[in-house]
Amino acid sequence: MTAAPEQPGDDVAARAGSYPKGVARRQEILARAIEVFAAKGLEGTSLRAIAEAIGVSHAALLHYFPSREVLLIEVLKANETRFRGDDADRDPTEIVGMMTNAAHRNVGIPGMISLYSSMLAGSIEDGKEYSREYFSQRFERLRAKLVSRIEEGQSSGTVRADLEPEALAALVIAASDGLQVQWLLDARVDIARSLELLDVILAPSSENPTTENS
Amino acid sequence: MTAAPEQPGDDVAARAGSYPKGVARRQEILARAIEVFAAKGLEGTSLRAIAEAIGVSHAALLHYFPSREVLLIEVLKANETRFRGDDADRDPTEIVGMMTNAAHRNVGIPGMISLYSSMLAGSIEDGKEYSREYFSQRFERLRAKLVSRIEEGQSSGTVRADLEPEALAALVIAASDGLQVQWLLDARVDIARSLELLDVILAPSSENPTTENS
DNA sequence: GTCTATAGGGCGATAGAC
DNA sequence: GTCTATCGCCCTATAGAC
Repeated sequence: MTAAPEQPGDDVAARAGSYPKGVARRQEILARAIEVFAAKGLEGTSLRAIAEAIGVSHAALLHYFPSREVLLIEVLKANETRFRGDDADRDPTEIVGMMTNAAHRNVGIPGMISLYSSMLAGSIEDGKEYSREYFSQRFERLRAKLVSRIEEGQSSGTVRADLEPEALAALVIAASDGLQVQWLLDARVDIARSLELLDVILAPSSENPTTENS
Repeated sequence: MTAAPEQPGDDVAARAGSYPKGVARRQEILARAIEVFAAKGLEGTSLRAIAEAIGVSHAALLHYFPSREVLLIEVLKANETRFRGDDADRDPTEIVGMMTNAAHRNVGIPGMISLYSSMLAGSIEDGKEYSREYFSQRFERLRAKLVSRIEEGQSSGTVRADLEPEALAALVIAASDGLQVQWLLDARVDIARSLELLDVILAPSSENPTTENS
């Protein structure tokens, strides 16, 4: 999110109300919304259902958020921010571990996985430019982050040098996303166990020294 | 699909109309629906939009399919069947190649990827038992298929023996699904290139002979 | 600035005419 | 077997109370 060239407050947040009370109430609504989604998933995610769970009218929600789509994406953004600077994110060496940790956090809030997957799938449709923009930037940012870690690992010799960082980054993210959905459908799927297999790709083998690219 | 214990015709297909003309018209509607989705994605997937594109009323659609949900899942099933027995599926040795081929086919019909992702995300919600059942069985069937190929590879020495077949199967499927979505959002993502990295996991290294499991 | 009340248009689904 | 008519719900928009 911070990878994009935008100031911290240059968000939709600034749009409603001037400043003193507007944003505070907005944050409050957002926080309540996160609770609701985390608990119930996007079961009955109509604006009216969300509004009722929060204790306001659906029109009040639209006073702070221009549309249902924007509200839901803001919930995802806010949830993401909650874990900013967690564990493995501070160790700029972790690659697979970064995704494993994120996945582990999400397992505690299946409703968020559901919301994320749903919005992601919907972001392809026409008229969902706000969603699409968010997910495009999110994937670009995540890939860039992983690419830089992979390249550092290749420089320091902890990661095989004959791997395309971009392709590997996309793979790790895709695996993490896909596994979370499979887990939702079948709890026997062990996300961490599967993700750890990716470390096999990363590890430099003895016959493939970290120098030499072909 | 055939992995589940069910006769060929024991489908929702048999439910509408007796037999002679009902199922024929049903198949016709299904075929037209596939074209519509393949071309336009699930842009305007309302029953009314689908009906208009096919040239009937939305009520007519509901005469052959009990609900929109069922219709859409049947479209996915029918699309899946179209490619039954393709290329790599006949080579019971291919593992990653099986998913690469499937992904390659889907890239030609982005609307189907979109439909698939959307229905998959929605299948978690309450009241979507039909979708959930389909995806649960689909994943179980795919994983089983891959597990058996992996185990054969491990027996014959073409696949590392120290890998959990179940975890690996889930990983390969997850990566394939996740990469297709990323590709929809950013065509620079190279699905095949990323999937091929998984072959690095599969390949037995010289220091890890295929015998010995721990 | 904040919110309630209300209205427009579209949706999935059903009932009943032909 | 296919249609029209209708129901209840949804998102969105807006007018105006406080």
